[in-house]
Amino acid sequence: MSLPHALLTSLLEKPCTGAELARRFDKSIGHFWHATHQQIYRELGKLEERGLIAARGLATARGSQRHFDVLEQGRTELERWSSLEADPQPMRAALMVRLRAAAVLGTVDMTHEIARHQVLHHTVLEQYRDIEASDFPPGIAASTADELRLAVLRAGIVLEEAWLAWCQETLAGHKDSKV
Amino acid sequence: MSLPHALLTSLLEKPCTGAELARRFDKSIGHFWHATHQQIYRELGKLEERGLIAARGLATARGSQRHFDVLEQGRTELERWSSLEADPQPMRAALMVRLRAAAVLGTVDMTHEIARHQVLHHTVLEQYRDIEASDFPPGIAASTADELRLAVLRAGIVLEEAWLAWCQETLAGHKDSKV
DNA sequence: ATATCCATGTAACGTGTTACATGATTGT
DNA sequence: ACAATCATGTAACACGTTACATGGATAT
Repeated sequence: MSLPHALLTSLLEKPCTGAELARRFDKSIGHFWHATHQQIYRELGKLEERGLIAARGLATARGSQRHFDVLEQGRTELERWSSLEADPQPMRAALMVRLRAAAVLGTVDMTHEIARHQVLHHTVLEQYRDIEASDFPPGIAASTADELRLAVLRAGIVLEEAWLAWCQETLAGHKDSKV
Repeated sequence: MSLPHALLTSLLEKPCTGAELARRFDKSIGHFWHATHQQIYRELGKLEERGLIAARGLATARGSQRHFDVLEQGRTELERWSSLEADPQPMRAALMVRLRAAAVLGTVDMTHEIARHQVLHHTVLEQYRDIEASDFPPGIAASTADELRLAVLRAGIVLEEAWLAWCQETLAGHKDSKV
């Protein structure tokens, strides 16, 4: 149930329209909580009904832009939610299901797919590292808010590094076993 | 769309009833693809309809056990699916959403929650390491199937280590900044 | 003006969650 | 026989995905 709160967060950072929200989402929070534009519009509608956000102006014609602001009640709700305890949820990695399937089938070679994932993870990792270098240069005292934003980015980096290391050790293990 | 294939995999490893599947799921594939027993019964029903699995015997009374086997067609479908290319999906980590919320709110302290997650990840990591030590003792030549099963376990270990390292560096960073 | 694109929205469906109901099984 | 428990299942709803439709904005 994080999507409405992710939207509130993004709107607090900068009020905007649904479409812009969808675009920005893909580049920030979306790395940790993906959503399609349809989900976003639906949730924006619910948040508006609940009085947590409001659209600027009055026009409600179908194709016209609706610019949303977070209301005081929305901020309160976000504070309440972010203060709750919430355990980490088990990840969902289809590749692991496929590896176990390959193990029991005995007829499927997964090395190519692992190598392909290795490249993909490497690419994402490079992107994250670029962001880290440009947005958080070393040696500069950062605000608490910036520290938190860096922490989120660091989580992305650390996890991509983990996946990359796993791809490498797994491919190396297979190679060894074939010698 | 991995759940039916995760069930096929688990049933190929050992045919069983829905309830046993649910229990075994929590201890193996479930670490990478969680499902409740209701989801499992629903998917078993669909797999049966599609002719991929079959229940032993005929009894269909409501509370009686139904023991499932994978049919040839199910095996074929699992082979087909596990051979497809499938990109890694973005993870969903509510904690990251909450950190960004805390960053923009400026009124919520997340250090306790991060420390709590650190303990949780540590506990899971210990469990995985125990399994590794008992099920995959070093120096023993393993079959390809065992290598794949170990690879899945290793992914769990590597990722939990990454989360743990992230918790540590994040808490350390906050502490430094307060000095 | 009209073709094209974009922002918004609807519809239908699949997947995941929660609460609860019913028939079998087990223990006393 | 009766209570407690277990395996299976139903129902209702929330969340996520895909395909498509409509109205406004833009460019020629």
